[in-house]
Amino acid sequence: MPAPARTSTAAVVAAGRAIVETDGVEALTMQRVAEAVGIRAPSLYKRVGSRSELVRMVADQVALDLAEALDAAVGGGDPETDLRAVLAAFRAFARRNPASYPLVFEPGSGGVSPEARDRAIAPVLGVVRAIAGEQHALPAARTVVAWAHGFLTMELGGAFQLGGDVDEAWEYGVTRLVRALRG
Amino acid sequence: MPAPARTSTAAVVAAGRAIVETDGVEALTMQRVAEAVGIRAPSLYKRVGSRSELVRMVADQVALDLAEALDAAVGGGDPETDLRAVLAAFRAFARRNPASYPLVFEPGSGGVSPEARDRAIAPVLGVVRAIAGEQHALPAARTVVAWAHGFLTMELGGAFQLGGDVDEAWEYGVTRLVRALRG
DNA sequence: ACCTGAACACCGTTCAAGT
DNA sequence: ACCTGAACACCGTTCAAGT
Repeated sequence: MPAPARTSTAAVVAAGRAIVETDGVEALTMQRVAEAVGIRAPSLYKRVGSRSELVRMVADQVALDLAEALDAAVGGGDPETDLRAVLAAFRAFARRNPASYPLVFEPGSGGVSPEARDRAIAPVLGVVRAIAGEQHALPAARTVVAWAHGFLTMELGGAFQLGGDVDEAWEYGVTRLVRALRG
Repeated sequence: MPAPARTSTAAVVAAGRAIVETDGVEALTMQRVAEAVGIRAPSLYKRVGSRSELVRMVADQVALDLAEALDAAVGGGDPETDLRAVLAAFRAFARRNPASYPLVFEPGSGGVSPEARDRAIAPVLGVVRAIAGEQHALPAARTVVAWAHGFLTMELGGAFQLGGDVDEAWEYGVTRLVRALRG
């Protein structure tokens, strides 16, 4: 006598993500997710193998959203204009999702799957290739992503609170990086 | 009738740090720290206010160690040589302390005090000033630290596992950044 | 002044029992 | 086939009682 499913994996992941966005990863407890989807905590194990797996699923979805946001920023015109647009979209995404963005790259938090992470930064690789050349595309893209991610981590973490203009530092970095890739 | 102290705050922090280095932040439980210093968990609250505070104290100590490592790398000669040396020391430190390094800059993990974090990157600011000029010193230093931290976070997180030479990407980044600051 | 055991409210996770 | 309550081993934290 089968019992009807009262929720779905997608709903569980969505609930988990909402909790992360609102109150941070540490607030993502099985009990709270269960309450959000209208079941009891033990039943969640019909959908996910463990809390860590759920966190990873949430992280993967955030990475996919980031990929889409970066894709949308590529205009197909001047490569340097595109790179600036992609970086602006990168920062906008992180500021729009301050609690879940860190999940995409941080090792400790939970760890996205390598595929999702690679997918997220694919747009950067494409745009950078046109600037730095095929030969340097990979290290150049890694340089750009490393800088952007490091900057955003520090910005979200409040590392820039004391003195100076954060927007100015971002613009400075973008300009210098674009120039450096060209050379 | 006073009871003699069986441990010290320094010993508690040191024990916490050792646990983080060995098994990661999530393994830092009050019970395990207590066992390491030879007391029971409730007694730890005579030394630290909470587990979070202990994590912060560990992070601060790691940040201080990083500051010393970077200080030691500054040779006082050619600024670009110094910057390369500081960055090499930065990476060496992160690889030597893969589990505790992330505590210095990550917002989620626990959060260092702003003072300790600023102290950690002070050597970079000093060296960069000589290259980028007084006027651009702050944004230039932020660009360098953001790149280095982003790169190391991704390297430690295994983001560079698929394809390409990580050392080459690091060298590429260092060279391009040094050049970009000069311009 | 510090340490302890007992207790509390929470976790994640397992599992037999229900439908 | 999914859901549940009860249970287990853990957490962090508080506190009265010991020395």
